[in-house]
Amino acid sequence: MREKYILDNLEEKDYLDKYNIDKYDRPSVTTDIVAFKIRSQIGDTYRHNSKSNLSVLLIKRGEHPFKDMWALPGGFLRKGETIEECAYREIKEESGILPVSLMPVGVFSEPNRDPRGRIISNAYLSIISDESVLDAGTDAVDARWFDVSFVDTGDCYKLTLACDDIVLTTCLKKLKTVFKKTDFQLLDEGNLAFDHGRIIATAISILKDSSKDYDLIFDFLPEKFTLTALQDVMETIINVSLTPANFRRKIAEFVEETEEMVTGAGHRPAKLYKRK
Amino acid sequence: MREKYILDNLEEKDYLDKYNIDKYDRPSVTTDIVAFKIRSQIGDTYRHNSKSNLSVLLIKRGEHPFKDMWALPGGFLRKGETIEECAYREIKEESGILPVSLMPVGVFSEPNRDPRGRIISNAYLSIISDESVLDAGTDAVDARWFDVSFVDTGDCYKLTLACDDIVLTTCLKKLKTVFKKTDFQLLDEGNLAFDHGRIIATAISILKDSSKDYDLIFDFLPEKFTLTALQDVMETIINVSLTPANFRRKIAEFVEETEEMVTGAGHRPAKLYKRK
DNA sequence: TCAAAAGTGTTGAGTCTACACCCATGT
DNA sequence: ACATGGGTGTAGACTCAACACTTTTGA
Repeated sequence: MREKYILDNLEEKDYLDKYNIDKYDRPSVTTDIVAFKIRSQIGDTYRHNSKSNLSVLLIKRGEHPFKDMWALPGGFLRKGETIEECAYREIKEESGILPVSLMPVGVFSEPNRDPRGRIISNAYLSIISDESVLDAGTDAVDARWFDVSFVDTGDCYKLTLACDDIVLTTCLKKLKTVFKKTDFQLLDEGNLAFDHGRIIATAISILKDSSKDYDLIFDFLPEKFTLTALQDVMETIINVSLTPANFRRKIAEFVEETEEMVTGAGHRPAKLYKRK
Repeated sequence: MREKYILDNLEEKDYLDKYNIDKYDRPSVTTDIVAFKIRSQIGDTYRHNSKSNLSVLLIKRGEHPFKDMWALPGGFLRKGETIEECAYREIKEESGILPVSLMPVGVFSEPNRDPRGRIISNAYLSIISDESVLDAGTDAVDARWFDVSFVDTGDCYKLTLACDDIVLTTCLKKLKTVFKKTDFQLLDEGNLAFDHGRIIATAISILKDSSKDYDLIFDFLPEKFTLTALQDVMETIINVSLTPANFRRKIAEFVEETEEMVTGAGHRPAKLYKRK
């Protein structure tokens, strides 16, 4: 119908032929991806369950600006692709991971957020299961998972990202919460590139909120999992502990049993479940 | 801290001086605003309450492409403003309305969505109370409120927008629902400009979903309102009827009484409430 | 007086929370 | 044997939909 309309309407065709797209100031458009993963730490003894940690993927920048600093994976939009396709491509290229799904975090378009000029970032959140192997060698970039800690100190919200001996710290101020999304302002960007501390803080607020309906927590786990592992994911994200009896009843409607069991753990074997 | 870093790092400064922003293909960036309002229809008799309708603001295009067709208000991003600021400015310029808040709908970036070239649209949803007068003369544009009907016919989702004798009809196919947002594909764009039918359909799905927590329905009403008016807004959006007794108990925690009453309605006067 | 809408009370069904309890295993 | 996590049962508190009921007004 649209094509027919164009062909019928020679006046419009003529207009489009003469239309000069350079008439408007055009910004560059990028995507940044906040990729979350749950890292299990090995327990002390054979009996104790492991503790878990939320972690986020960062890339060491090889180019200016912010050379040698840590930044979110992402990059410039190419011809012929949508923003979402760009996000999938960038994270694949930079880390070898292909996420299951991407959730929009927001558009960051402050005029001076990038020293190179007018660059708008479309941020996405993605959830990576332990299965999705990080094929680190792909693009010869240094990509690592940083443990996330995000606490309200009273003075400010302190975002700490740690990987081995590298510790990045950012201070933020909580601005408004609109439509389930809390916006932050950078007080001290620490050693994170660009406004990426702010993007990560916003992504964490969205992650916590949307975990409540047990919709996306499954993406952190392989196809088959124990209910305790699922509870561990939940507790890691929202950072409170839950009573196992009630948790398993609440998520019962979202999962179904399999025949498989986990053995060799020093206690009663756990049934494996999958998402319904 | 950032400024200090730049000054200290002459190598980076040198890099930025030589950086040519034109190296990458740059799209044009626009915003489109889906502005919703509840239109009250006058009841049959002095006794009957009025029925309401969800309506959306459209602008008649004065320029090519899609000249003389109806489109969402919106326009190109300018230097020095964020995307959200651009959205506020555009709807103000085109309709005289200054919305209370804007909610992101999504980024529409299919390469061929605009015949003029690569143009990315950042869509926002806004809610307009009857108070925000439509100062129609502002920019000499033809802006009108269209009654919305959005129904599943079995074959497709039919979006019908009607204003007096103007009726615009669009057919869409439901794609996936991810993170509370349902995505649609245009089957027949009808007589709406660009992919605006798809944007409106997505906005309606978000509006319905986020009404459930009684968070944004208040934006449709003036500061003080009756609980029946609030229930009417709710019913209009989600398109089901509710029992008054239970509705008023459920929203009790979000509102507080005022001393004022509404009289002259032919029945017991209603207390006015305001948002807590 | 009466129709219509405003507003309250009640009841029974269902849901959630806390906690007591039993089960199956590796060492 | 026993510590540990897996898993179930249940009482009391709480929530919610349905519906009967009273109140207040304009005509």
